[in-house]
Amino acid sequence: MKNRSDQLVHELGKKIVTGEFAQGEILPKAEDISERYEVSRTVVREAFKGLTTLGLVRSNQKAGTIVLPRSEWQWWNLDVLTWVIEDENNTDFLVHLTEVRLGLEPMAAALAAKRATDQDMLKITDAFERLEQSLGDEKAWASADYDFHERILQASYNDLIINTVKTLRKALVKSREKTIQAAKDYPESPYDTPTKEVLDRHRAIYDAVMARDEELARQKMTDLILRVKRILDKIYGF
Amino acid sequence: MKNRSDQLVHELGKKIVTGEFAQGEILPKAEDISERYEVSRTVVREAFKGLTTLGLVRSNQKAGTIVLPRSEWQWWNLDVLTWVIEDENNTDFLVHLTEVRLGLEPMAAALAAKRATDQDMLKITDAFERLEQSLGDEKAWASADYDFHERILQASYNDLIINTVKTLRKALVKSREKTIQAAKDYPESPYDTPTKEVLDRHRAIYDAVMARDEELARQKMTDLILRVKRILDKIYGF
DNA sequence: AATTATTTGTCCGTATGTATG
DNA sequence: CCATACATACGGACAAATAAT
Repeated sequence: MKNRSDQLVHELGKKIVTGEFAQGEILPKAEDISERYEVSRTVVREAFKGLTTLGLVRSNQKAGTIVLPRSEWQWWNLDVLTWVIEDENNTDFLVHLTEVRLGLEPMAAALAAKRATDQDMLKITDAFERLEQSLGDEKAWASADYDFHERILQASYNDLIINTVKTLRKALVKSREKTIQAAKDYPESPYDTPTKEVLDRHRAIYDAVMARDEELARQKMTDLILRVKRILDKIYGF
Repeated sequence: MKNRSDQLVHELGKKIVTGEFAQGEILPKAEDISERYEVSRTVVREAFKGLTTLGLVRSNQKAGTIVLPRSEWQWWNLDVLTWVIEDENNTDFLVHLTEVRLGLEPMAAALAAKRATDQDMLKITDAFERLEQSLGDEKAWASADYDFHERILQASYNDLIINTVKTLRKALVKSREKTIQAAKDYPESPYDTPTKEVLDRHRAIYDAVMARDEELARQKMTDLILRVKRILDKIYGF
């Protein structure tokens, strides 16, 4: 966000993701963008390089720099993911995201039940106890909830899953304001809230991990996320 | 792969992933790399920009360009993923990859059972019938197998899952030669082979999707991938 | 606390490579 | 084969940030 080429990547990238630059369209040539945004051609070239690495464009000689189809995008880049989530024309993407969570987070819970060390167990216990004490306190809950899931995730000892789920979380947090707005029209929030029912769901996960019951941990984590999915399905009418 | 900065990204990126440049280490300054690789400083700068977008490094003025920890890497970039898979010091990464597949592909199968259109069903049927006719023919099998999974994936209508699984597949294919070498020491291959048993597993998936039985499709796809995981566990002794 | 040295960040002018019509 | 349009590459200059002194 600090240097000019990064800023340019953000400006152009967002326009591509939101469809302002459509798939197959040719971006203005480097020289024109240089003029329009008042930066040098070098900066534009660096920005193009960044957009290329994000899978948003491909530069070809003579043909210019073309916007690539969605299938080529680097969806798991935090910027791209955030832009997509924030795109209002893309409401059902939250459903898709939840389906990915439904695939990966129960798996992480099962792996944690299998691989957690004694120290991991202690950390998870600590987070869960803070969760119990946070009933009703929105802020303390959010912090404990974050830690609880984070520590289970870490205990899965699968770098790829850890990184992917964390990226997903970060993107959701970054775009949370907007989504909360949408959720206000509905009695239930698509995010975990400090109610007794949700706490009990967390307890079920906690107990399963402690008992090293992989299948139960998987099932209980699935239940927790399915709760979110049901709410989203209701909102967006799937 | 065609221009110099891309080549440089590959050379440096691979060295970072394999640990030749360790986490926290400072890369040689742009000017030295420019000299060492006989490219201009502009090219080095573009390469650094690419490596930055891959989450492999961060540049700071005066402090130099530092190698970031694994947690910051863009794991789902095809290049990064391929480099990691090909890294021989990283044998258990194949197990991690399979765990991700185990999370996402059964989910995709379940979604396909839910969302496949009539046309999707026809395409899946076509691929499965080719599979049946390919028993014993390694090459025809590979092609039909690819299409079968591809079409189920497409029928999930979840862009994020589609893109992720396809990236994973591509990376596996790109690095397949090496891994096959390792697998030769073992009677069973970690890849699907044209045997009757494997065909029956595919049939179970096919039937479940056709019957629009989400849970069964999920379960049967899980079974198929678990077969791979069992083999890997045997090889790497988990 | 101020200065300096070092390294990246930015910019431009120019030259060359390459595909299209 | 030529002209055109664009990407690619280079090197030199200055600005900005910050670690070290």
